Amino acid sequence: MRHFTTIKDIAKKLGVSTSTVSRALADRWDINPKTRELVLETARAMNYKPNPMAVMLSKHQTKTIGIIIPEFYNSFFPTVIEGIQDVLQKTGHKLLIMQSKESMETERVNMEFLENCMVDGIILAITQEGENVEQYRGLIERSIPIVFISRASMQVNAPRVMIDNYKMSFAAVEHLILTGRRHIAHISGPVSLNITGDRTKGYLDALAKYGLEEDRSLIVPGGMVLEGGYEAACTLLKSKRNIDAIFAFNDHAAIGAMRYLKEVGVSIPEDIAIVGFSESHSALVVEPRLTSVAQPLTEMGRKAAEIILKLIDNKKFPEMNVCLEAQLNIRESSFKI
Amino acid sequence: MRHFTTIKDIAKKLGVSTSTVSRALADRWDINPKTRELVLETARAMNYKPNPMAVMLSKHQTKTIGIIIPEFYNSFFPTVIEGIQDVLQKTGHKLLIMQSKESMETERVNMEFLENCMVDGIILAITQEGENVEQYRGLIERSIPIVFISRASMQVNAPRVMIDNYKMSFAAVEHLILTGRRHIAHISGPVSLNITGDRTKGYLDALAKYGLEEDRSLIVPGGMVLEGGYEAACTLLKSKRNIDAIFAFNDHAAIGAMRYLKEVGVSIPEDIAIVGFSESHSALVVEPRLTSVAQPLTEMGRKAAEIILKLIDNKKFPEMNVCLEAQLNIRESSFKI
DNA sequence: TTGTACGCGTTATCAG
DNA sequence: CTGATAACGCGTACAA
Repeated sequence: MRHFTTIKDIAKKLGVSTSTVSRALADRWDINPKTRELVLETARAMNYKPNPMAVMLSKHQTKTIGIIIPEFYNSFFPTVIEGIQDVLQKTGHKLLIMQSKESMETERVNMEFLENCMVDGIILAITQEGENVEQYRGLIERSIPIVFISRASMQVNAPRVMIDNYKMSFAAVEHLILTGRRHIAHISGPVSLNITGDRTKGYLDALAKYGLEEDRSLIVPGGMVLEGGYEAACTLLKSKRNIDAIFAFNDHAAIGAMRYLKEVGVSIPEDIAIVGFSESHSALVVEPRLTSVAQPLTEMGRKAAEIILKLIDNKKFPEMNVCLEAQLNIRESSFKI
Repeated sequence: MRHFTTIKDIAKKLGVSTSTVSRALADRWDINPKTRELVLETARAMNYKPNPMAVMLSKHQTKTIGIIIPEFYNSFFPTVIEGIQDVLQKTGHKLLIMQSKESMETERVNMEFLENCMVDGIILAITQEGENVEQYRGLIERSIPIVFISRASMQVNAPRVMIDNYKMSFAAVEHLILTGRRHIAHISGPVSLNITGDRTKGYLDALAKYGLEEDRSLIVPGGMVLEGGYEAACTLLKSKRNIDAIFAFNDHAAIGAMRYLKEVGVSIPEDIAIVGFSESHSALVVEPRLTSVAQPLTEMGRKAAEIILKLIDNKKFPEMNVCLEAQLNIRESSFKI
């Protein structure tokens, strides 16, 4: 076992007490500037590094925050995490990343694990299976702050960092209407997610604004994966022959739909225009390139990190609902000059 | 501050000493089975959880391992991490994920950070900028084991978990030859990466095996991103008109090349066949779908995790070079019936 | 088989 | 301003 320099070593060398050293290192007021300088200098000379385990034990803080995301196979959450790490790096906090894999059960296990690790706070995007409301509340009661990101629980009183899904969905559909589409279908997302409802509502309200009749059979569940979008498009085309646009819950569903349309010889965007959501890598690779709503992911991460840090030391709730600006990126899948 | 049950509480309640409780919990031999049962039961009843910080301090182990990867924007490393977490979850280890962002400097900072966090070991994929050989050695000397994954340093004596890049590259090019291609170009990767050399060598040796003449001007550096592949294809087509296949360092470069070829009206695979490497999401989204070498990513992760755990408690080197089987997935970008 | 006592490295509380 | 001293929660020689 290698020996690390401790405050004891410094104290011994300088003939002072450990508390003096501790005070000097903590840069507190009740210390002689000269002694402080001396301590700091010898600390540097002896290559002193505070032992984080001891600090933790003593301060009851791990300087670790946990994050539970549904997956990081797609670049969505990794990009969010980049933002989080930007902020945490500056404060020396560690980040423990867990995947719920869209399973409520796994999410619970992860929460327990993080609590056992004594993380100081948790950032969370709920699963598509549903919300572990009890557990979220439990954590907060046991004074482990939570911040929701991208996908939030509305039944729990904790900060949320999101975009305005309703507004962007509305904008996406409005774009389709303004470019001449009149028979717009919607591939909807997982029912238990709030954002699914928001996006569907945005779709419906955009139709309403322009006096287009609401036809519930134009809304087909497709979920968030390619296969779901493919199936949904298949269902749609078989029942409705006059569709001229599809607004999908996300890019994967949109790309799945595109795949089906191509297979049956429908041309995009001439016959049917397509719009996705939450701009993925694939949006720029697929042909034609996909119109989609780009979310400010790193900014979301940064914001969430800032909030959780505030929560950790103030124990006061700062902004409860942070809403960031997203952006509709129009590409050839919906509009070609 | 909430109070957690400690061994003291249990000891007091049972009228025994803390060491007895500790022994019982540790399931050691020098304890009366009856007392042990009693302790275990009351521990459960009192909802006792060992305080990880105290355990750390006392055992000088954080039960945390760190991983430094170039990026997790693409699904490559996240998938590797899935495998790592599979293994670590069972042993209750935590994983600290850091990104070097392909920068040697950032890698160094990350290593320092992880060392300050007192991680028990580090899994590492080196950056495309180069190798921090000194620092790797330093860590090992200070008895922090390292395992390289996917991208390794050959100048450091530490386990490596990889695929056989040479062999798979050879196989990829052989596939092109066997399907009738005779003028095969290569878009090569970052020069400072060993795997770049391996893949280029595989390319050259496959040509040699079939008596195709080696033409160095058919090898163009393209790096690992789409733009690089685009540029490389442009360069290639401008100098050589008779190319009938391109083998790219990875999928991004391959897709970049495809983009250029399409723009100038070259048809894939009829005129030019394309093969990528390290199968990305996009391989299945791009049109035509991309032939690529799929790596056993989660398995790589699992293997690396197992090795680092062994290293941590045995301090003995297990397998030094783990080589996993990869697979060439043939798709329409290189071969159409 | 059990208990005592100390160490782990730091912070915090009191005296002085 | 500084120094003892006691936590923090657990592990572990050593003694009993």
